[in-house]
Amino acid sequence: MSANLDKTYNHHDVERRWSSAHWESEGIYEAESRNVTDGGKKPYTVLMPPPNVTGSLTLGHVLNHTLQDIFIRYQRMSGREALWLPGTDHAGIATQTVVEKKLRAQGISRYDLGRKEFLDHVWQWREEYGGLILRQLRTLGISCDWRRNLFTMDQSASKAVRHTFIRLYRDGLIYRGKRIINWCPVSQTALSDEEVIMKSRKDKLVYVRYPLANREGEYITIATVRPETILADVAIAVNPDDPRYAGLIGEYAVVPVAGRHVPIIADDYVDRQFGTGALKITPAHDPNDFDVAARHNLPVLSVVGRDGKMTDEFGYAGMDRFDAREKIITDLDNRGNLVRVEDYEHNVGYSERADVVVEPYLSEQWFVRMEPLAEKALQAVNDGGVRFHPSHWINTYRHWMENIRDWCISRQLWWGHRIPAWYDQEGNIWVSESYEEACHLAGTDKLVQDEDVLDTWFSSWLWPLTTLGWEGGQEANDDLQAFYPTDTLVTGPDIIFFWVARMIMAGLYFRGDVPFRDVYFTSIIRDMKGRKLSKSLGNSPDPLKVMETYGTDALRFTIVYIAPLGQDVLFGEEKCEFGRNFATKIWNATRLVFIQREKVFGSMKSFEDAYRIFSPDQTLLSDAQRWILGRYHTVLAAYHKAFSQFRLNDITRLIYDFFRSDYCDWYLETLKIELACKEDEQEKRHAVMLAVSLLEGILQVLHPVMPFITEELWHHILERSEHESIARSDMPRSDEHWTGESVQDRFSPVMNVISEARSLRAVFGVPNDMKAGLVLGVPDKEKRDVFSANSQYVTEMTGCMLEVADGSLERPPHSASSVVDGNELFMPLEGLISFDKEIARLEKELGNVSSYVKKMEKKLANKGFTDNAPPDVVEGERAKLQEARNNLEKLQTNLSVLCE
RNA sequence: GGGUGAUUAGCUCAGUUGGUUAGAGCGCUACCUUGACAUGGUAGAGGUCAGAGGUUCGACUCCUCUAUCACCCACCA
Repeated sequence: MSANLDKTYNHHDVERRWSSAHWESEGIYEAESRNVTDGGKKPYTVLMPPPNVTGSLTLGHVLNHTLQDIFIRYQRMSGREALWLPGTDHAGIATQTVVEKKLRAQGISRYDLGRKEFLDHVWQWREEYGGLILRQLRTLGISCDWRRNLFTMDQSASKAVRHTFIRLYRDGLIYRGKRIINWCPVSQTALSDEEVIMKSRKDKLVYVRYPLANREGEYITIATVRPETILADVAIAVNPDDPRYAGLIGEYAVVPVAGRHVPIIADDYVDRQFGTGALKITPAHDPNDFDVAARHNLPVLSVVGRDGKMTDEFGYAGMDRFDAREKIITDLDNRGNLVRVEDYEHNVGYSERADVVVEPYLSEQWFVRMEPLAEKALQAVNDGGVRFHPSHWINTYRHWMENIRDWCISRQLWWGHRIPAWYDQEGNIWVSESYEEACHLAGTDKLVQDEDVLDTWFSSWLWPLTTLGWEGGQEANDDLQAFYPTDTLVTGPDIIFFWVARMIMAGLYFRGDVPFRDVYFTSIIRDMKGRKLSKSLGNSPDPLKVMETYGTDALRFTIVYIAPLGQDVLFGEEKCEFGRNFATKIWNATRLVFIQREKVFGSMKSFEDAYRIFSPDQTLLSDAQRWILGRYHTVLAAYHKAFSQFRLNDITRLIYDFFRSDYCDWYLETLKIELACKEDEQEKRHAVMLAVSLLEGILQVLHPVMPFITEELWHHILERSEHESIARSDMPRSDEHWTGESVQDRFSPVMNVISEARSLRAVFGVPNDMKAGLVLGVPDKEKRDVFSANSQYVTEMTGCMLEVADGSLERPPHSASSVVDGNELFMPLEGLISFDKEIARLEKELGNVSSYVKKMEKKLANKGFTDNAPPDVVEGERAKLQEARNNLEKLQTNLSVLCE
């Protein structure tokens, strides 16, 4: 028999044997559109959130991709054409930064190289290092269709980007305009609002007085946190209803240092309560001021450049904006303009990537008009066309959609999709697919292409379409036809605006249908102290190391087990002991089953022949076997239900509890006894096959979570070729026959007696090697027969000879006693019994039961309860009371005997 | 300033439409290694379910308020 297992489980061997590379060559994970269109099988599609090419594997990826893999494997085993689309994202700023840094180490700047040569370097870098994250993900055992791997800068995806840009431009949804945008002085590019992180920051609120131009000795005082921008002031604004300043409106103030005369204007925007109620207006450096200035036809002056350094001619030029701030406070003080300085804590926008304070910056940028897109995308979610799990994220989504602002999509970078717009010498804009086409449209070949590239998310929002081969046209290819819309998107709630919402917009706009049906928002992983995982804190375990130490299956199982839907997760790598121990347990339990199989069947061949046609035979089933079949099918039903509710941590709990408690601790123990005691060969063979078939089912339901060990063990169930995979086997379904009301559970009472007897042994310290006696009084004839039929299990599992008597038995002398399911259980303990201990034990139990009885009596005496509660509930409570009274009576009798 | 989530055993968490004497894992205590497994087994200790009201015959579960923590959104300088 070749099928026996090594004594110890070695996850390295198993993971190597059933690696991603192995299955890629077998094509196990590939999906075909023709299987959908021809056969009519309902497909199931998952879209991988493309990791950044610069990325390396984090625990966030592990959780995210494990969940996706679980969904896809479950559906694949459920018979659907399951397609998981992988890919990577070019990640504009991140990648460009990495390559620039590398070049800088060699003393080269990107400007030395020029645009084209620099991009060659980036592509080369991507060739060398860009595949890392996908290789790492493969070690996780994820089952993507790798043939369809897409990079957001691939030709087809780039074509789609150009086409969608052109279409939105022609539809009037993309425009170019001079606006105040968020500027990152480090990356030196515009950012979208979403790329700005608000952080609390301690600053100074500086009160500055401006002399009035025409009133000698009079001043108006303003408060600002950015005194360095005073140099670009174009007005002072006050609230029109503010009596303090009513007389000053229309006057002029002199800007300190700059000496410029600026008007004092009235605008509702000004809050009378804040500061002095007078606000300096600096349109180039504050979006609100920009609006105010626009309303009052004021000029726009700028004193901070794209590198965050001062550009003015008042002696600050070239200074960093924060240094200039310090200096101007001193200068204002020297000139007698400084009134006072207060500590002030407020929220300031930081660049997501570079982590520096963003500069509101006036520049020409491209924008997407979002309102028309948002309207439909909001409706799709409100109508349930897209469902969120957990659903409370709808509130966040709705709020963003209802307050949406235009999306700044141009970036002053080189790495990315270049904006397909050309300018002629008059400055007219020609948006088109190519230079040639633009020339044709413009009627000249003197065109210059826009220097900027598009926001990375401008390609990401097309991901559901581009991964299926869409290039921006109206036509649909086979893949789109078959697999769009996709089914489940698994992603973090942190990119709900960046990505999820925009994909919904793009899907609806370009294809007229939502891009996915369900969105599963993953947990955020934190360390054991609840802090976010970060490189700088050093609290981020390396998943590859964790997999190496504990096993990939162990990591996958553990992380799903501890990650409930919609809750943060506290992770420490030692938690993986849990998953590792479980894997070991599975291995060992399987060994037991196989050892028994070998004993009974001798050769694998004779087992296989019988097993292939096996189904449980009613006439051969023991009570224990009926019980485990009932449990198995109950758990299966709950398992499938949990999947339909996206409760993946539930499925791990279900399997864990069932396997450990029911299958191993109880059922396998009964199996040993049955095989040891049964004479009949047919019964033995039947028992083994049942054990194997249950095990096979367990391996299958566990396979989506622990793909490696289940694959390995499944190949030992029968002799299967290495081309076959459990991933393509049929997921077991729950059979109501075994869970229905008519299937009587005769084994649980036996289990209860066993537990109680073990407890008595433990409490009284009965030595392990001492065979004790056990007497069970069962008044009910039918029940008595059940215990008699199963007495062997009790005897074997407790080390106590069980004697089943009727209800009229006498209490054996010197015995410990207990009541189990209304039946009296005695354990004669001549010489071992401590009367004090027994009395204490019985008294404690008596106390519990009598207070319970009182509680129940009170409940049932309450007319409100008996009248209002459903009859079956009342009936149930009556039965409980009856049983408790019965127990109480017996406990009292036993106690009184002892106390005599 | 708005919004969301959390608060259950020493620790980490389950508890699915209100009816269980409130569960698990880890940790702890006791006992148990001659064939599945000590990465294990058996038994046990340990909780006024954050607090206060309310709805109900009945609340860990529903409502209101409070406290603490976390996160998201927000153009008052």
